[in-house]
Amino acid sequence: MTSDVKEIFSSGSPPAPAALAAKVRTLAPSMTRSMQLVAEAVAGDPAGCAALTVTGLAERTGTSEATVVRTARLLGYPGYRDLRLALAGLAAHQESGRAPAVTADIAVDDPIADVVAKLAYDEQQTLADTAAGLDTVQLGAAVAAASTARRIDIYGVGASSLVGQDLAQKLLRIGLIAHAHMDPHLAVTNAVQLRSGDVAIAITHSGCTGDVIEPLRVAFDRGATTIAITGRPDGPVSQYADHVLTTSTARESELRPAAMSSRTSQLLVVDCLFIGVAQRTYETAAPALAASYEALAHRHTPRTR
Amino acid sequence: MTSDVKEIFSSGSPPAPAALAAKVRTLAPSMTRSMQLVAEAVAGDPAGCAALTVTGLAERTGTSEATVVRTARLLGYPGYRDLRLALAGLAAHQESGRAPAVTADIAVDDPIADVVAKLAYDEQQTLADTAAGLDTVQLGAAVAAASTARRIDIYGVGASSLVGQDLAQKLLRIGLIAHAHMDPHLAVTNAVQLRSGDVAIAITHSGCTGDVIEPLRVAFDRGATTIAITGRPDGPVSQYADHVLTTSTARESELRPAAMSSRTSQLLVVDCLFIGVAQRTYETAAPALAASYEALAHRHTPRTR
DNA sequence: CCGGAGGTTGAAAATATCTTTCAGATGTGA
DNA sequence: TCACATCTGAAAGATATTTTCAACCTCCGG
Repeated sequence: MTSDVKEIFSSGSPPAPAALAAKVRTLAPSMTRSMQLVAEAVAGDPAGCAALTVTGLAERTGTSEATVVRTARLLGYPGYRDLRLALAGLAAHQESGRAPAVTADIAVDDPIADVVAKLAYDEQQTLADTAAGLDTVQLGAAVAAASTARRIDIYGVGASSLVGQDLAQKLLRIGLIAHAHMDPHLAVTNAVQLRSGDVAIAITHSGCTGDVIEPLRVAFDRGATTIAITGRPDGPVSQYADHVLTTSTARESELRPAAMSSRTSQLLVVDCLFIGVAQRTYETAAPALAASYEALAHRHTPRTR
Repeated sequence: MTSDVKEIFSSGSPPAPAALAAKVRTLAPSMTRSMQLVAEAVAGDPAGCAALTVTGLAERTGTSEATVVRTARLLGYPGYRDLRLALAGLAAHQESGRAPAVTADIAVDDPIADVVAKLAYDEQQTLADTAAGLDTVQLGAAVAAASTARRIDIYGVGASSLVGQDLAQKLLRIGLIAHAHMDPHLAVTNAVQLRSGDVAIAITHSGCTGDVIEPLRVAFDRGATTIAITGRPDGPVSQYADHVLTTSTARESELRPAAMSSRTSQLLVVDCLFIGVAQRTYETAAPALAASYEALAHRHTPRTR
């Protein structure tokens, strides 16, 4: 009698995905008393049971190992081992269910783990937005200009200054002549030197940072190819830019200033620009990169392992 | 020697939830060849590996059971059995959210639009990995130390230098005394001034940049609270760090140097640190932030529209 | 009330799986 | 090249899982 039921279920039903609790309820009537104990424990606390061995679960339910195995079989698994694996999967699923609402703003009293999650989420969002909003035609043109430039001058102040330095560092590494100007006055002084065939890049989130616009204007007037990386393509900086690369503007909160997400966005744009240039100048870029690695290796103390 | 590493990791890291792929990448460099084979298999096909026994996985990777167990240990599990359970959980996770197909490496002849998409995807991945792999306990401790520090010194060279400057800029904005040292010699000279109650932060992807380790060591010896932000928590820099914050190590390619993704990762960590500190010092941080916005507004030319 | 057939149960044996040990293999620096 | 340290896998040892089997219920029918 009961053996029929066993066969029907154990053969008919696949290893069962997440519908475990339901299955237990369906099969419960056809189970013997001690098997029901096991099934209940499993349905009630999958995560907890996943941590137990056969013996452990047998003790916890006041039954024997044999019964546990029998129950696992009835539930459609080849043995307890597989039931346990399924249980672990189930537990992981439940885990993900109660993630903190990462879309919410970062609050003053958020636990540190939430801060990490929210921040990571926000920055991922910023990246996606930036990638989606980036004009590849403009980017292509900027890449083309930079690849063949005699020299590349980069302007940025404040947080954008770091982005500019980052770009300059990388371009230098692949053998291009790039310089990030930090002092606005010197930037203007140097911009005067530019001429056709040179490239000037201005980085400003607000699109209206005078200290950055001014050198770009001078470069523009001197005939250099000018590029603006800004979150406000309608800002004054675009007036003097041959190519405008738009960064995204994520929402900001009191604790999370705009500078933070704009930096993420700017860096992505700058990276794209860099890789584009590296592709175009691959012949010279590759060995130059290799050489700079080589040089760096000597600055490192030997590893522990 | 290797046993030290084992201990650091197996004790420090909890069974790890979904950050397995990230963890594998972080730890891969400190693994032996055959262990890397196992780690790769596990990271590459969690679901498939979850279905295998030790012996099965050993055969599949062409190694021995012993190696499989060793790898499981290194990844932070008590043994293979537990790794397998975690794998089952991971597989269940993946089941729900199917990954997009931009996982390919950036090639020399990729059109610019692909570069943008791949780069954005990679950086998003890096962020997710970093967030998943970040030890919130260590982060919390670092935040606590920084919040009450008399002064905060930050060391970084090369690309990491920019990250350090970014952090310093932000901390300064909320009224803390922070300084990013760029010159290694000056950094050491200044580190001597530190004492208990001060905080020193070293940023190095490789974990073995002498120019950065040296000032941290001095700070450590002087009794300051030391923090390391590194992609190699088993590297020499950790010796002198009270708290180690691990950045993730994304795969790199010829065109996409490690510096690029490590920077993304480092910035996320730094942002988390900053926001944590801002939360803790909200009373003073909020007005300080507001004031710095105010000051910046005057540096902007009026918008066109 | 008794005996036994059919079913249930757990102790213990048998097997599979996982872990540890150890000696040989391999690499590395002097 | 040798000495040293590390890495590796075969096999022994320990655990966990599965199977076996006999005791034990439970429910009938005599």
